[in-house]
Amino acid sequence: MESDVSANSRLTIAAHALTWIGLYQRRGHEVATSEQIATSVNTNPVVIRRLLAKLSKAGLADSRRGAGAGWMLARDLAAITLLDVYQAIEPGPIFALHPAAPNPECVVGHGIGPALTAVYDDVEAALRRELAKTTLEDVLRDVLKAV
Amino acid sequence: MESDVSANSRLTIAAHALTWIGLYQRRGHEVATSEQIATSVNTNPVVIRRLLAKLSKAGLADSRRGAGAGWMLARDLAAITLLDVYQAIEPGPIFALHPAAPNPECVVGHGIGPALTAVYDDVEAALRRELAKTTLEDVLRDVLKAV
DNA sequence: GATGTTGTAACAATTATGGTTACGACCAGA
DNA sequence: TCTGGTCGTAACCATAATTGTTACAACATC
Repeated sequence: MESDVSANSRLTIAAHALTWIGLYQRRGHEVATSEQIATSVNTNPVVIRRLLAKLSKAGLADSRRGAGAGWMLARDLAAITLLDVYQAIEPGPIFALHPAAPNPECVVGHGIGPALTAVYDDVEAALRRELAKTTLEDVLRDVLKAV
Repeated sequence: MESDVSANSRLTIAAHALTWIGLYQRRGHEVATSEQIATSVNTNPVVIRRLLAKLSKAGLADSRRGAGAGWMLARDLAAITLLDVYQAIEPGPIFALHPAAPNPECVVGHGIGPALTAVYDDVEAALRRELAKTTLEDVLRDVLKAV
Protein backbone atom coordinates (compact mmCIF):
# COMPACT_ATOMS: atom_id res chain seq x y z
CA MET A 1 0.00 0.00 0.00
CA GLU A 2 2.98 2.25 0.56
CA SER A 3 5.20 1.34 -2.34
CA ASP A 4 4.36 4.56 -4.19
CA VAL A 5 5.10 3.27 -7.63
CA SER A 6 3.31 6.21 -9.15
CA ALA A 7 4.82 9.16 -7.31
CA ASN A 8 5.54 12.32 -9.23
CA SER A 9 8.33 11.96 -11.73
CA ARG A 10 7.64 15.31 -13.36
CA LEU A 11 10.50 17.13 -11.67
CA THR A 12 12.83 14.36 -12.80
CA ILE A 13 11.58 14.41 -16.37
CA ALA A 14 11.61 18.20 -16.58
CA ALA A 15 15.13 18.47 -15.22
CA HIS A 16 16.22 15.69 -17.57
CA ALA A 17 14.71 17.44 -20.58
CA LEU A 18 16.25 20.82 -19.84
CA THR A 19 19.63 19.33 -19.09
CA TRP A 20 19.51 17.38 -22.31
CA ILE A 21 18.66 20.49 -24.32
CA GLY A 22 21.46 22.38 -22.61
CA LEU A 23 24.05 19.76 -23.44
CA TYR A 24 22.76 19.43 -26.99
CA GLN A 25 23.00 23.15 -27.56
CA ARG A 26 26.45 23.24 -26.02
CA ARG A 27 27.48 20.74 -28.66
CA GLY A 28 26.51 23.19 -31.37
CA HIS A 29 22.90 22.40 -32.20
CA GLU A 30 20.26 25.09 -32.41
CA VAL A 31 17.18 23.25 -31.21
CA ALA A 32 16.20 19.87 -29.83
CA THR A 33 13.01 18.05 -30.83
CA SER A 34 10.62 16.43 -28.38
CA GLU A 35 11.31 13.20 -30.21
CA GLN A 36 15.02 13.34 -29.42
CA ILE A 37 14.43 14.24 -25.82
CA ALA A 38 11.82 11.50 -25.45
CA THR A 39 14.35 8.96 -26.70
CA SER A 40 16.75 9.91 -23.93
CA VAL A 41 14.03 10.01 -21.28
CA ASN A 42 12.44 6.83 -22.63
CA THR A 43 8.91 8.10 -22.89
CA ASN A 44 6.44 9.47 -25.41
CA PRO A 45 7.20 12.80 -27.14
CA VAL A 46 3.83 14.16 -26.03
CA VAL A 47 4.85 13.75 -22.40
CA ILE A 48 7.88 15.89 -23.15
CA ARG A 49 5.90 18.51 -25.05
CA ARG A 50 3.36 18.73 -22.22
CA LEU A 51 6.07 19.38 -19.68
CA LEU A 52 8.06 21.75 -21.89
CA ALA A 53 4.89 23.75 -22.46
CA LYS A 54 4.81 24.48 -18.73
CA LEU A 55 8.50 25.23 -18.63
CA SER A 56 7.99 27.59 -21.53
CA LYS A 57 5.22 29.46 -19.72
CA ALA A 58 7.56 29.78 -16.77
CA GLY A 59 10.25 31.31 -18.94
CA LEU A 60 12.70 28.43 -18.77
CA ALA A 61 12.43 27.15 -22.33
CA ASP A 62 11.36 28.40 -25.74
CA SER A 63 9.99 26.61 -28.76
CA ARG A 64 10.22 27.26 -32.45
CA ARG A 65 7.51 25.98 -34.73
CA GLY A 66 7.35 25.02 -38.37
CA ALA A 67 10.01 23.06 -40.21
CA GLY A 68 13.32 22.70 -38.38
CA ALA A 69 11.40 23.40 -35.21
CA GLY A 70 12.25 22.34 -31.69
CA TRP A 71 13.17 23.52 -28.24
CA MET A 72 15.89 25.65 -26.80
CA LEU A 73 16.74 26.99 -23.37
CA ALA A 74 15.47 30.43 -22.47
CA ARG A 75 18.28 30.81 -19.93
CA ASP A 76 21.63 29.21 -19.38
CA LEU A 77 21.70 26.02 -17.33
CA ALA A 78 23.58 27.89 -14.62
CA ALA A 79 20.66 30.30 -14.28
CA ILE A 80 18.03 27.61 -13.71
CA THR A 81 17.67 26.04 -10.29
CA LEU A 82 15.69 22.93 -9.47
CA LEU A 83 13.38 25.25 -7.55
CA ASP A 84 12.64 27.10 -10.79
CA VAL A 85 11.77 23.81 -12.42
CA TYR A 86 9.72 22.72 -9.41
CA GLN A 87 7.66 25.89 -9.44
CA ALA A 88 7.21 25.69 -13.20
CA ILE A 89 5.47 22.35 -13.03
CA GLU A 90 3.03 23.66 -10.42
CA PRO A 91 3.30 20.89 -7.88
CA GLY A 92 0.50 20.28 -5.43
CA PRO A 93 1.11 20.47 -1.69
CA ILE A 94 3.26 17.78 -0.10
CA PHE A 95 0.78 17.17 2.72
CA ALA A 96 -2.98 17.49 2.55
CA LEU A 97 -5.32 18.39 5.35
CA HIS A 98 -8.45 16.33 6.05
CA PRO A 99 -10.35 15.05 2.99
CA ALA A 100 -13.56 16.01 4.81
CA ALA A 101 -13.61 18.94 7.22
CA PRO A 102 -13.16 17.63 10.77
CA ASN A 103 -15.74 18.14 13.49
CA PRO A 104 -15.75 21.87 14.35
CA GLU A 105 -17.47 21.17 17.70
CA CYS A 106 -14.33 19.37 18.83
CA VAL A 107 -11.43 21.46 20.07
CA VAL A 108 -8.93 19.36 18.21
CA GLY A 109 -11.07 19.15 15.09
CA HIS A 110 -11.44 22.89 15.14
CA GLY A 111 -7.85 23.92 15.73
CA ILE A 112 -5.63 21.29 14.19
CA GLY A 113 -6.00 22.44 10.59
CA PRO A 114 -4.35 25.83 11.13
CA ALA A 115 -1.79 24.33 13.51
CA LEU A 116 -0.63 21.78 10.95
CA THR A 117 -0.81 24.22 8.09
CA ALA A 118 1.80 26.35 9.81
CA VAL A 119 4.11 23.36 10.07
CA TYR A 120 3.46 22.23 6.53
CA ASP A 121 4.27 25.71 5.25
CA ASP A 122 7.61 25.59 7.04
CA VAL A 123 8.31 22.17 5.58
CA GLU A 124 7.59 23.33 2.05
CA ALA A 125 9.76 26.38 2.60
CA ALA A 126 12.61 24.13 3.68
CA LEU A 127 12.06 21.96 0.63
CA ARG A 128 12.21 24.98 -1.64
CA ARG A 129 15.36 26.27 0.02
CA GLU A 130 16.96 22.92 -0.60
CA LEU A 131 15.90 22.76 -4.26
CA ALA A 132 17.18 26.29 -4.81
CA LYS A 133 20.69 25.17 -3.91
CA THR A 134 21.16 23.14 -7.09
CA THR A 135 21.30 24.52 -10.62
CA LEU A 136 20.95 22.48 -13.78
CA GLU A 137 24.59 23.35 -14.41
CA ASP A 138 25.39 21.48 -11.19
CA VAL A 139 23.29 18.58 -12.37
CA LEU A 140 25.03 18.47 -15.74
CA ARG A 141 28.44 18.59 -14.05
CA ASP A 142 27.48 15.60 -11.89
CA VAL A 143 26.17 13.78 -14.94
CA LEU A 144 29.37 14.31 -16.92
CA LYS A 145 31.53 13.42 -13.95
CA ALA A 146 29.77 10.07 -13.62
CA VAL A 147 30.81 8.85 -17.07
CA MET B 1 -4.42 18.47 -13.73
CA GLU B 2 -2.54 19.96 -10.81
CA SER B 3 -5.25 20.42 -8.23
CA ASP B 4 -4.03 17.48 -6.15
CA VAL B 5 -7.28 16.83 -4.42
CA SER B 6 -6.04 13.44 -3.33
CA ALA B 7 -2.67 14.21 -1.79
CA ASN B 8 -1.67 12.35 1.32
CA SER B 9 -3.70 13.28 4.35
CA ARG B 10 -2.31 10.45 6.43
CA LEU B 11 0.10 12.60 8.39
CA THR B 12 -2.74 14.98 9.18
CA ILE B 13 -5.09 12.22 10.27
CA ALA B 14 -2.44 10.43 12.31
CA ALA B 15 -1.39 13.61 14.11
CA HIS B 16 -5.03 14.45 14.72
CA ALA B 17 -5.75 11.02 16.17
CA LEU B 18 -2.78 11.01 18.51
CA THR B 19 -3.42 14.55 19.67
CA TRP B 20 -7.04 13.69 20.32
CA ILE B 21 -6.09 10.64 22.38
CA GLY B 22 -3.60 12.74 24.33
CA LEU B 23 -6.13 15.40 25.20
CA TYR B 24 -8.75 12.78 26.06
CA GLN B 25 -6.39 10.99 28.39
CA ARG B 26 -5.34 14.27 29.95
CA ARG B 27 -8.97 14.80 30.81
CA GLY B 28 -8.98 11.62 32.84
CA HIS B 29 -10.05 8.89 30.43
CA GLU B 30 -8.17 5.63 30.10
CA VAL B 31 -8.69 4.81 26.44
CA ALA B 32 -10.25 6.29 23.33
CA THR B 33 -12.17 4.25 20.78
CA SER B 34 -11.67 4.49 17.04
CA GLU B 35 -15.32 5.51 16.85
CA GLN B 36 -14.75 8.57 19.03
CA ILE B 37 -11.63 9.58 17.15
CA ALA B 38 -13.35 9.08 13.82
CA THR B 39 -16.10 11.44 14.92
CA SER B 40 -13.59 14.20 15.53
CA VAL B 41 -11.69 13.50 12.32
CA ASN B 42 -14.92 13.06 10.37
CA THR B 43 -14.10 9.77 8.75
CA ASN B 44 -14.75 6.07 9.13
CA PRO B 45 -13.48 4.23 12.25
CA VAL B 46 -11.67 1.72 10.07
CA VAL B 47 -9.56 4.49 8.61
CA ILE B 48 -8.52 5.38 12.14
CA ARG B 49 -7.83 1.79 13.12
CA ARG B 50 -5.71 1.26 10.01
CA LEU B 51 -3.58 4.26 10.81
CA LEU B 52 -3.34 3.52 14.53
CA ALA B 53 -2.20 0.00 13.70
CA LYS B 54 0.85 1.51 12.02
CA LEU B 55 1.42 3.96 14.85
CA SER B 56 1.22 1.04 17.23
CA LYS B 57 3.86 -0.91 15.33
CA ALA B 58 6.05 2.19 15.51
CA GLY B 59 5.65 2.36 19.26
CA LEU B 60 3.60 5.54 19.39
CA ALA B 61 0.26 4.09 20.45
CA ASP B 62 -1.09 1.00 22.17
CA SER B 63 -4.42 -0.75 21.95
CA ARG B 64 -6.44 -2.76 24.37
CA ARG B 65 -8.91 -5.33 23.07
CA GLY B 66 -12.04 -6.90 24.41
CA ALA B 67 -14.84 -5.04 26.18
CA GLY B 68 -13.92 -1.54 27.32
CA ALA B 69 -11.20 -1.60 24.71
CA GLY B 70 -9.61 1.31 22.88
CA TRP B 71 -6.45 3.23 22.26
CA MET B 72 -3.92 5.03 24.42
CA LEU B 73 -0.63 6.78 23.83
CA ALA B 74 2.56 4.78 24.25
CA ARG B 75 4.49 7.98 24.99
CA ASP B 76 3.63 11.44 26.16
CA LEU B 77 2.66 13.96 23.48
CA ALA B 78 5.84 15.88 24.26
CA ALA B 79 7.89 12.82 23.33
CA ILE B 80 6.33 12.39 19.88
CA THR B 81 7.49 14.58 17.00
CA LEU B 82 5.78 14.93 13.67
CA LEU B 83 8.82 13.17 12.24
CA ASP B 84 8.02 10.15 14.41
CA VAL B 85 4.50 10.15 13.02
CA TYR B 86 5.76 10.67 9.48
CA GLN B 87 8.11 7.71 9.70
CA ALA B 88 5.44 5.56 11.31
CA ILE B 89 3.11 5.86 8.34
CA GLU B 90 5.88 4.81 5.96
CA PRO B 91 5.55 7.54 3.39
CA GLY B 92 6.79 7.00 -0.13
CA PRO B 93 9.46 9.24 -1.61
CA ILE B 94 8.52 12.85 -2.36
CA PHE B 95 10.01 12.72 -5.86
CA ALA B 96 10.18 9.73 -8.14
CA LEU B 97 12.78 9.00 -10.77
CA HIS B 98 11.78 7.97 -14.28
CA PRO B 99 8.79 5.59 -14.59
CA ALA B 100 10.79 3.71 -17.23
CA ALA B 101 14.58 3.58 -17.07
CA PRO B 102 16.03 6.30 -19.32
CA ASN B 103 18.28 5.53 -22.27
CA PRO B 104 21.59 4.26 -20.84
CA GLU B 105 23.38 5.00 -24.15
CA CYS B 106 22.79 8.70 -23.56
CA VAL B 107 25.13 10.52 -21.21
CA VAL B 108 22.27 12.37 -19.59
CA GLY B 109 20.04 9.33 -19.47
CA HIS B 110 22.82 7.39 -17.85
CA GLY B 111 23.91 9.88 -15.23
CA ILE B 112 20.90 11.92 -14.23
CA GLY B 113 19.33 9.33 -11.96
CA PRO B 114 22.15 9.29 -9.42
CA ALA B 115 22.61 13.06 -9.72
CA LEU B 116 18.99 13.77 -8.88
CA THR B 117 18.86 11.09 -6.22
CA ALA B 118 21.55 12.94 -4.31
CA VAL B 119 19.50 16.12 -4.40
CA TYR B 120 16.27 14.34 -3.51
CA ASP B 121 17.95 12.75 -0.53
CA ASP B 122 19.01 16.17 0.70
CA VAL B 123 15.49 17.48 0.23
CA GLU B 124 13.99 14.65 2.22
CA ALA B 125 16.56 15.16 4.94
CA ALA B 126 15.58 18.81 5.16
CA LEU B 127 11.94 17.82 5.30
CA ARG B 128 12.63 15.43 8.15
CA ARG B 129 14.64 18.02 10.05
CA GLU B 130 11.71 20.38 9.77
CA LEU B 131 9.16 17.82 10.92
CA ALA B 132 11.37 16.90 13.87
CA LYS B 133 11.09 20.43 15.20
CA THR B 134 7.46 20.06 16.19
CA THR B 135 6.09 17.75 18.87
CA LEU B 136 2.46 16.81 19.30
CA GLU B 137 2.60 18.78 22.54
CA ASP B 138 3.40 21.85 20.42
CA VAL B 139 0.49 21.00 18.15
CA LEU B 140 -1.89 20.61 21.10
CA ARG B 141 -0.71 23.92 22.54
CA ASP B 142 -1.45 25.66 19.23
CA VAL B 143 -4.82 23.95 19.06
CA LEU B 144 -5.83 25.06 22.54
CA LYS B 145 -4.50 28.55 21.97
CA ALA B 146 -6.74 28.94 18.93
CA VAL B 147 -9.99 28.50 20.85
C1' DG C 1 -21.81 -16.77 27.63
C1' DA C 2 -22.89 -11.73 26.17
C1' DT C 3 -21.12 -7.47 24.74
C1' DG C 4 -18.24 -4.17 22.66
C1' DT C 5 -14.04 -3.16 20.35
C1' DT C 6 -9.93 -4.25 17.80
C1' DG C 7 -7.56 -6.11 13.61
C1' DT C 8 -7.89 -6.98 8.96
C1' DA C 9 -9.64 -8.51 4.55
C1' DA C 10 -12.27 -7.25 0.61
C1' DC C 11 -14.30 -4.17 -2.35
C1' DA C 12 -15.97 0.38 -4.43
C1' DA C 13 -15.51 5.28 -5.87
C1' DT C 14 -12.64 8.89 -6.99
C1' DT C 15 -8.51 10.79 -8.68
C1' DA C 16 -3.60 11.37 -10.34
C1' DT C 17 -0.29 9.84 -13.46
C1' DG C 18 1.75 8.54 -17.61
C1' DG C 19 1.26 6.78 -22.17
C1' DT C 20 -0.95 6.92 -26.69
C1' DT C 21 -3.39 8.49 -30.86
C1' DA C 22 -4.96 12.12 -33.43
C1' DC C 23 -4.96 16.35 -35.64
C1' DG C 24 -4.89 21.30 -36.45
C1' DA C 25 -1.41 25.22 -36.33
C1' DC C 26 2.63 26.71 -37.90
C1' DC C 27 6.74 27.76 -40.71
C1' DA C 28 11.20 27.00 -43.38
C1' DG C 29 12.54 25.65 -47.72
C1' DA C 30 11.83 23.87 -52.38
C1' DT D 1 2.38 28.05 -53.28
C1' DC D 2 3.09 23.62 -51.83
C1' DT D 3 5.44 20.10 -48.93
C1' DG D 4 7.19 18.17 -44.89
C1' DG D 5 8.31 18.18 -40.29
C1' DT D 6 7.33 19.75 -35.58
C1' DC D 7 4.73 21.99 -32.06
C1' DG D 8 0.46 22.45 -29.12
C1' DT D 9 -3.29 20.32 -27.27
C1' DA D 10 -7.43 17.58 -26.85
C1' DA D 11 -9.17 13.06 -25.93
C1' DC D 12 -8.90 8.69 -24.20
C1' DC D 13 -6.96 4.47 -21.71
C1' DA D 14 -4.54 1.68 -18.20
C1' DT D 15 -2.68 1.57 -13.88
C1' DA D 16 -2.29 2.62 -9.22
C1' DA D 17 -3.00 5.35 -4.85
C1' DT D 18 -6.24 7.00 -1.69
C1' DT D 19 -10.15 6.99 1.05
C1' DG D 20 -14.41 5.18 2.53
C1' DT D 21 -17.31 1.17 3.48
C1' DT D 22 -19.04 -3.47 4.84
C1' DA D 23 -18.09 -7.57 7.01
C1' DC D 24 -16.44 -10.60 10.34
C1' DA D 25 -13.25 -13.24 13.24
C1' DA D 26 -10.39 -12.51 17.46
C1' DC D 27 -10.39 -11.02 21.85
C1' DA D 28 -11.14 -9.55 26.70
C1' DT D 29 -14.07 -7.86 30.24
C1' DC D 30 -18.20 -8.34 32.59
